[in-house]
Amino acid sequence: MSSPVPPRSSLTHRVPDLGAMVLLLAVARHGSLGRAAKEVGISQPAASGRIRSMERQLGVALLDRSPRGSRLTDAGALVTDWARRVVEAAEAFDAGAQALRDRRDSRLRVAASMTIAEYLLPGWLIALRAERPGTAVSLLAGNSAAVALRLLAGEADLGFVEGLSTPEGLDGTVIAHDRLVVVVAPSHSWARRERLTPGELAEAPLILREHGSGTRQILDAALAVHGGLARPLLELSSTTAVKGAAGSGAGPCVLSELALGEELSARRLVKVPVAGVRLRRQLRAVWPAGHRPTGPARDLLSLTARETGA
Amino acid sequence: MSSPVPPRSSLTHRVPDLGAMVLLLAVARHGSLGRAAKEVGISQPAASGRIRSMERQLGVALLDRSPRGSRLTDAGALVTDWARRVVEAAEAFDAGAQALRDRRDSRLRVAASMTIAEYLLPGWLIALRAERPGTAVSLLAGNSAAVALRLLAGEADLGFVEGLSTPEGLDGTVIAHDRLVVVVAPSHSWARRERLTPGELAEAPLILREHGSGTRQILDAALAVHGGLARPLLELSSTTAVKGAAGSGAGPCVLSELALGEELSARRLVKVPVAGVRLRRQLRAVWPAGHRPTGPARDLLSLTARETGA
DNA sequence: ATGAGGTCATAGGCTGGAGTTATGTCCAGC
DNA sequence: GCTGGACATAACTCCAGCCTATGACCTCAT
Repeated sequence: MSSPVPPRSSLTHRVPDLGAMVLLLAVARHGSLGRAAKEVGISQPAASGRIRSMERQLGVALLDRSPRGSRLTDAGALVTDWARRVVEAAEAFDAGAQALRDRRDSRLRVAASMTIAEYLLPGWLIALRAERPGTAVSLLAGNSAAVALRLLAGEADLGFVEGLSTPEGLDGTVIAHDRLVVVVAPSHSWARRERLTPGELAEAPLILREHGSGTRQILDAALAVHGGLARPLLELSSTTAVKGAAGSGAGPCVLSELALGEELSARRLVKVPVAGVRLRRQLRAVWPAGHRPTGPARDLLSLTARETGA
Repeated sequence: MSSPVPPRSSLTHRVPDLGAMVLLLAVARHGSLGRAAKEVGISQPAASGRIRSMERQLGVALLDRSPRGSRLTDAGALVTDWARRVVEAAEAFDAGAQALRDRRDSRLRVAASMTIAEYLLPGWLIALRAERPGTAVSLLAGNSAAVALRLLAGEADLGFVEGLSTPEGLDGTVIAHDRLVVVVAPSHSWARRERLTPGELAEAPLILREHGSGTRQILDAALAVHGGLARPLLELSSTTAVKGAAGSGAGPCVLSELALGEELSARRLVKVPVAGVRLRRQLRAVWPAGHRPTGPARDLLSLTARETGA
């Protein structure tokens, strides 16, 4: 009876807003509504009301209130963990958005490929902010050629690219590897395959990004000896579109592991291992040849490059 | 002049709210403010204003508006991708929260361990919703013993547990593996180690969850032959607290790979491989012995279990 | 016991953001 | 030149969330 599902039940109406989630995290940390309120800069009654209305909205008690403070209930702990993930995504959004804005007075100008800007950079910026607060960063996203151009023109201090080699005129260091994986919808016949031969992959019509995408180049190179890539099943312009098409069962696709998070753990898409082909590409930090990064650029570089000791 | 940065610059004030992000995604999909407005159930001027104020807030133009529609700018595409991740996290929140609420008339009652409820279940619920809309699910989170109890008492239809074996009285199937990894802050000396010997790990004082946690049991078992676990450096009550302590350099810790997302890619924490020890645990779906799941429980099970063909 | 200091809840009044409808501007194509 | 789609502007309404002030309750020290 309670839910004839009024169609206005959009996500927004079922989910508390960011402010409420931030507040909840603060309450969890402090064990007190009042102190949490202080932390987020509102009054204690405001905090009390906000949490209460969140409990109403979710239909679950989140806190055990006592005159000695407030502790999370079991359900509250779970909700808090989910909220934390939302807030972390929002922090990444914020870090990225600030870099997009700052353009002018920024002390560190970064140019990065789309994939890196999308999936990796926000995290790095958060880490950088933690270590060197107040470093204003600006971000420019583009393909490898554009990144190289910016660096050589002195319009960027540090670049990040995917690809097989360091672009002409630049020095660089490999900071990570990005594996390409073949994925299909769970209903696809390949989903039950133990593993695929390179030949099968080469012959199969795939859902791909448009020509010129980095993913496609790697794939071409890796499969050249196995007869080359078959004619694509579909060519789409964004990673998201590719994921969507593959997820709805249109066919197999090849994507960067970075682009697949949620989809894999929710089993909307499943990986299909391919035997004997190395579908990796390198992620590199790059800079104009001979000009090792200094200052803020060095800070960011050392954040990202630690693993390879660069 | 424009920004003497009023200290009220909390996350909430710098980041657009969920509604705005959902709207932006709709605009990206439809290529038109008006149609996006219709999709999210608001008027065209409202949508126009919302996007405009988001652009003001971020200081970046997101759309190229023309009398023929609206397309994302380059920056807009990036912002949209970041927004998508926030919205996805919010959807997971929503899926989980609904399961927490529904208690009453739910057709599928799930009991799950904390780790699974926290990291995996929301994704499964989203997938389940996509395949079987309208399945009301209720969730109860607890440790393995609690899950078993619920199932045997007929208070839950399907359970998910971590651990080395299927609990007494239940049948089950392994649906995935969860690797435990040793992680340290990037500044820790281990961060530069190629790999660790089991002996070193056993001897080192670690940051751990309190006694009785699943992680700790596995670790104990795996290191028993190497002299057993040393006295812990710190015992904390939540995964988050452990991550926090390790991240600020207090020492090494051992965590489920599931719990480490952001932290690894942002390099707040780095993995340290350990030679020759199998730090895995199995994630199992379980049900009362002899009563193979049917109906909605079967649907959910087949969502999660596909990979092992169960 | 009794008062101090902490926690949370309630009440009343204010404000601003976001929504709505109505209308204007601009461009493309018939 | 007119029609239709798409976005912008304007004026008005309304409610969600905030603040201050106050009350109730518990614990602990005096």
